[in-house]
Amino acid sequence: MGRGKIEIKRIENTSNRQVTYSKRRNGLLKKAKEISVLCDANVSVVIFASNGKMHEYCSPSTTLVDILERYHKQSGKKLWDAKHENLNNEIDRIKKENDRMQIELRHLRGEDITSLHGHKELMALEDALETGLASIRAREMEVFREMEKHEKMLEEDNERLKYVLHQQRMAMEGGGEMENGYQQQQHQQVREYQPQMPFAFHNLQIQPNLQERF
Amino acid sequence: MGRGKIEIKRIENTSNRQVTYSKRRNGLLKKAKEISVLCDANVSVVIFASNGKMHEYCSPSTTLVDILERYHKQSGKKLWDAKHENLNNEIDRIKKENDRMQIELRHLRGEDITSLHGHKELMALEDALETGLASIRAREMEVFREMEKHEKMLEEDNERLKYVLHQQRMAMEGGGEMENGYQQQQHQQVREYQPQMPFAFHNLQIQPNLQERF
DNA sequence: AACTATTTATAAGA
DNA sequence: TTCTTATAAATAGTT
Repeated sequence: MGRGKIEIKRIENTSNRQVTYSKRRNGLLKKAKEISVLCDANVSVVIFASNGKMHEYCSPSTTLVDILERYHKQSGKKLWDAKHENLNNEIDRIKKENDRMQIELRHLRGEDITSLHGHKELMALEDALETGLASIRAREMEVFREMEKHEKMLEEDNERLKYVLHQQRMAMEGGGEMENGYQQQQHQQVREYQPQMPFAFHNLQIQPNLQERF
Repeated sequence: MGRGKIEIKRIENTSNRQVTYSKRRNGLLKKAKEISVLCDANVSVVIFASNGKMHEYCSPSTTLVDILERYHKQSGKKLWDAKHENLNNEIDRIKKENDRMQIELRHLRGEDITSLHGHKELMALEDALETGLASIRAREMEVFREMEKHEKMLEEDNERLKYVLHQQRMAMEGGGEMENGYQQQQHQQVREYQPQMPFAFHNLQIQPNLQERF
């Protein structure tokens, strides 16, 4: 396709060859672009001139890496080393594990169970669920008791705090340096306290006990 | 370059697109061969049609792997490591999913629940387990009913078969061509049958009914 | 899968 | 290199 027909064999004249290379390389890349656009194809062209310079084309909407991955899948030829093979194997392994768990989860949730016919399977599932339920309820009971305990401790702390506050107020009133309205308010609160604190409270350290909780 | 000029944009007509694809793909591969011969270039072309079929060309005296290695050296773009990273990311993603499911499964089985404190969580779990249990029990009931039904059908078949057998035997005994021991045995079996078959059994087709089941 | 009218690519020359 | 142009090659639409 030019002034004269040429045989398809190495062009011996160097500058001729370079010129032809650059023309044809452009043509090749153009054709690659065209087919990818016209026909929705994924193309990758990588070309090295004899002088070592590289040019490439890769259709948009994909990458060379993608194309090589697809190449690998289709041709089976390995383009990368054992490391990648290992990673691929691991992915397969984990995916299978994933699927297995997915199914188990669905079964435990009572989904997709119309496929289950064996009474062994069904009863094993039932047992598992009952065991789970029992554990959860036991745990709920524990949590409930913990909450009760905690509540009780909070109440005790409250009592202690009220008691200490009361004693402080008493001491301050003894000094008699308060303003009138403030004194009044304190007197009202004092009435809520039990005048006699239990003996056990008297020697307790209050601060550390409060901070350890939460 | 054809009967008419075409715009370089996706060919919407599918069969047209496929024809053009195959023509241009041949053209592209031919051009790749030509430039590699004429100009001593190393070319690799990998092309995927929209239907997923792959074609490739790689200049002789080299391999795709070689070319990719040179590509890697020249462009600095890492094909390997990019691929490597993608795989690692995928593994991470799946592993996370895996762990999530693992935990959920363990919780449903009532394991590792001392870490659960929120009553919301606990009650959600309890609900899930109860729902699952209800589904499983419903399914068990279904299976049980299916079995009952099947058993009943088997019994009916049995009855029919016995009846037919009985009738056949009667007919044969009428012919009087049996040996003695065999006759004896049959007499014993006959005693197990109800002498009066229910009316409904008389005109039943027995074979098709048997074969439809299992 | 062929055919062929046209377009496109490009070899050679400037 | 780049442009020009005659010609080869590719291919769009048709059969």
